[in-house]
Amino acid sequence: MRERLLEAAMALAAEQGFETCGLREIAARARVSPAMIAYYFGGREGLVEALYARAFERVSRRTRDFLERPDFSQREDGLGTLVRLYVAALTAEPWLPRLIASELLAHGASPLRSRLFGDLTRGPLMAMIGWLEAEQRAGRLRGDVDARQMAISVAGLCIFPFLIQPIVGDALGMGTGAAFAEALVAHAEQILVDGLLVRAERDAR
Amino acid sequence: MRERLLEAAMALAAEQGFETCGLREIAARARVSPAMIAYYFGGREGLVEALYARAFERVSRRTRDFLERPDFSQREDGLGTLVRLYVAALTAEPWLPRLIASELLAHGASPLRSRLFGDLTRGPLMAMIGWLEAEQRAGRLRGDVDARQMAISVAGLCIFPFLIQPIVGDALGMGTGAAFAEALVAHAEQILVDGLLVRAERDAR
DNA sequence: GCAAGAATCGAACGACCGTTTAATTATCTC
DNA sequence: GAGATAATTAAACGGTCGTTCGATTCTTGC
Repeated sequence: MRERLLEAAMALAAEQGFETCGLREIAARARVSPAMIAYYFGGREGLVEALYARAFERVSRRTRDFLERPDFSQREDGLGTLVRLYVAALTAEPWLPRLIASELLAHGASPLRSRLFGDLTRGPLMAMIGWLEAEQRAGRLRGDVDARQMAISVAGLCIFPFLIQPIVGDALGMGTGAAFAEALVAHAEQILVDGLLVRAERDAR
Repeated sequence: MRERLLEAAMALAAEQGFETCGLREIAARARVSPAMIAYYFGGREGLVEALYARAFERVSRRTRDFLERPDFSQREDGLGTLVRLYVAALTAEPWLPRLIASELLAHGASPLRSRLFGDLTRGPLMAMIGWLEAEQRAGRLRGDVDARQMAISVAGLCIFPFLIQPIVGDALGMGTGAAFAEALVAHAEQILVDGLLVRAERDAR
């Protein structure tokens, strides 16, 4: 039952954002009385904490798997692998960007959610920055760009399309599901590797 | 008085997002009774419509000024100019990304706000796509990348940092105000022009 | 089969929100 | 200066929200 409530909350968070939907709606989705949320999670605060904890655990595991993979630092397309990691994580948890965006907009950060948010950003995000800096030292990434801004740009290139897809996806023919993810990976990789300008040596390839 | 209410609403929207703050809070910021909002705007719906109309007018004007500038299509750094346009617009209206993100997350789009949102995206956004396609035809931008995805990526590179700056800005030393904007412009331009990989011919410059 | 405990529910509570209304104050017109 | 109109307010209304509570149903160990 606890599980069914979490799934309903995630589904609704993916569809319309978590902050905008009430506990009665979540409970109805799980075909259960709203009192069950208080029973299992102690209240709304406990439910969002449980959602965060789950998201943090999944994202951390994905990041760890990526960074600890023995061959990742020797590969040529480390950047592409990083992009694929981002997009795969967001495809697996499509509710995550909207949930984060909701909390990002909410004011009066409670100690609990700010702690979890700090974990989420400082953990995986700082690990990414560390990896980017190592790639710079190894001479595979340009050294004249700040690694922290690299991390923000990579994240933005991968996350932003997920945020606007529900709004302008149809008008722009962005597609959905696997097709959307594949096009996004290919495109982000193109930009990060080569930029957008016409270049003689690329055309000559 | 109408003006003071709009300014208070924009200030609060920039600080904490529009959806999360109540009419009583906006009215208190303007040192006025909450009933004045109903008096001048007819209700919350009217207030957000007035905010949108103002944002749409400003952004449209900026976009038009850019696209109609006689020399823009002949310049070498059109892409850099485009980035600068984005960042300048967002710096001038820092409440805009958060307001848009709020509406993006709200469910049950009312006809009024969906109309305004459609204007905002289809107008300036499609103009951008048109310009990018023209640059492709002119041979200045790569032709093997979809122009619509280019537009999304450029927008993401410029908008995403504004969204996360209030959250991780301190931890990442992103700075604020003009310094933040300048670093963002320079960095986005670097990525879009050259990508992130180390390239022999750039190092040889 | 039957107590005991967990699980679940419907209904109600208090707080907050956007809105309305009736009354009061300010401003302008002649 | 008086009367009409505009501007502004405090208070109350109805609705929704998260939460609580007492009662009811289900499960389980014996």
